[in-house]
Amino acid sequence: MPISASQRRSLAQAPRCQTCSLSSLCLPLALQIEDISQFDAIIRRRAPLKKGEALFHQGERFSSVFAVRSGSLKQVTSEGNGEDQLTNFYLPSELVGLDGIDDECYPGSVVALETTTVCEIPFKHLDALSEQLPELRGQLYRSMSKELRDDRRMMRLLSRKTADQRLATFLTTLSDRFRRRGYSPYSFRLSMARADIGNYLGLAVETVSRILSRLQSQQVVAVSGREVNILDMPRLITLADEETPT
Amino acid sequence: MPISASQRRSLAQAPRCQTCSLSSLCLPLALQIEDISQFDAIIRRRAPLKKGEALFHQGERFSSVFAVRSGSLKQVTSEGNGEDQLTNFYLPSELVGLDGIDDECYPGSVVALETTTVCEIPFKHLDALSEQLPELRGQLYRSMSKELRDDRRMMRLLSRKTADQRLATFLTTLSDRFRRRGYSPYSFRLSMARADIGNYLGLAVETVSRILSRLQSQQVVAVSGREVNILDMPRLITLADEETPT
DNA sequence: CCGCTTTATTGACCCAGCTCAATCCGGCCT
DNA sequence: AGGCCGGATTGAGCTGGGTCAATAAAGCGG
Repeated sequence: MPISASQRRSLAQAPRCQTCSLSSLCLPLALQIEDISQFDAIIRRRAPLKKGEALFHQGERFSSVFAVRSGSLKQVTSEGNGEDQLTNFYLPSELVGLDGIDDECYPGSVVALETTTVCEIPFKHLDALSEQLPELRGQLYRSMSKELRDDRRMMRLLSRKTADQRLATFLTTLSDRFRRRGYSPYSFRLSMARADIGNYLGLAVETVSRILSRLQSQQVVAVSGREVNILDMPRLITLADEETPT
Repeated sequence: MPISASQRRSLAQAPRCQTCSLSSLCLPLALQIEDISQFDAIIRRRAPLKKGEALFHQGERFSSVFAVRSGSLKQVTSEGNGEDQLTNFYLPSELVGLDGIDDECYPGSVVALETTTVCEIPFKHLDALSEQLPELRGQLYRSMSKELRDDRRMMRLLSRKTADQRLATFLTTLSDRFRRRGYSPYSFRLSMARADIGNYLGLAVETVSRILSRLQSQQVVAVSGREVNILDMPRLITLADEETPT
């Protein structure tokens, strides 16, 4: 079964889901080989985004969701008046844009934190394909459901946790996401600025900086610029959800 | 076209989507008459929940989502250690349980705030039906997407807004939800305790109480126990998202 | 390699909202 | 009716983390 167009694209170095190292984490996760190529066919590759470039802007018409292939992004919502709110960081294999389905506009801008490549998945096609492929549909429901769950965890963090717990949670969560992707959970590079971390966690930059310094002086982590080494993971995990003395 | 079983149920006072006053807000929103009866067929009615009763408990196996028919509920997540976090209030026509799809467990308990009736929609059937009815599928995607968007608004509230702004936002949002459901946006009854409001908004009960008193003394609202009258809606809306005096 | 700009760290001070504690109120049961 | 109990209000202080300000260090373009 020759799929010449697709093959030519592949030879011309357009990557395909079948050969993507993320396929075990990404949307096609549950698909059979023969279904993956159907899925692959609706995907549009994109030129890599440079650091600071937007994948899309808040208010733009919703048309596609995107799977992160490499790099990382942040989602920022501006809501009229004052400050922006950074609502999410996206790592490879994660799905961007699901919150735009409802009112057909992206509710926030998504911006690359470093050189980043994404796969564009036109939602119309994704929806149509999800009619034929129950596994794909299930995976899509699951992705959205997981994001809902993560959001609720974030609400808990924002409304109940101290600044120290927030930072500890942020680091353990990132660490875990790296581990799942096959990277070291102990040593990694932050692709976001301190200001982004603060904005995301509901803290002032200065607080983020102070707490990282403190964690460092307590030998829990070693931080140098954006390089992070977790020295005492159990302690960090303890800090993340226990505490609250009294 | 006689659907005798269903009709008999209807006569025996089991309600049906076709006659439900919420149908224009609820899941079947986009369906044709003939499709609604298919949808109606998979729904299980439930005995009303009394105040304080749980629809389901955190950790229970996920099997169904629920549409609120009357009354209201709160979702509470316990996360191991200390405090609970109240992550959502649900009003009639809203869908409960969508965050349980992913890992097949409900990630929080959902408890009735007053006498409440719900329609149970077994997810297996809903998924299967969503294969045949693109409109239903779309509506489901939209519901989840909307919940994601609302969550992000909540994150913004929790991480950037002052206590006064939070209360004002809470009241305007509730007001709007009542309006959409055909109730007065100016005068309504809170079904939740102050403690619930505080927990939801990330504030101490005392703060909620103090701010309600202050809003009252400023003639923005009149509060008496759980009865709320919004006296100055424009002012309340202003309080909700502007402010931040520098 | 050198300024220049952006980002990060550290210190000093202050205040919004928390905690603790004392009522107060309303519903409900006997 | 009266008493009781849980929820709500109000007051008094305390403090975590914000703000403002001053460096320091890291990119980065030339």
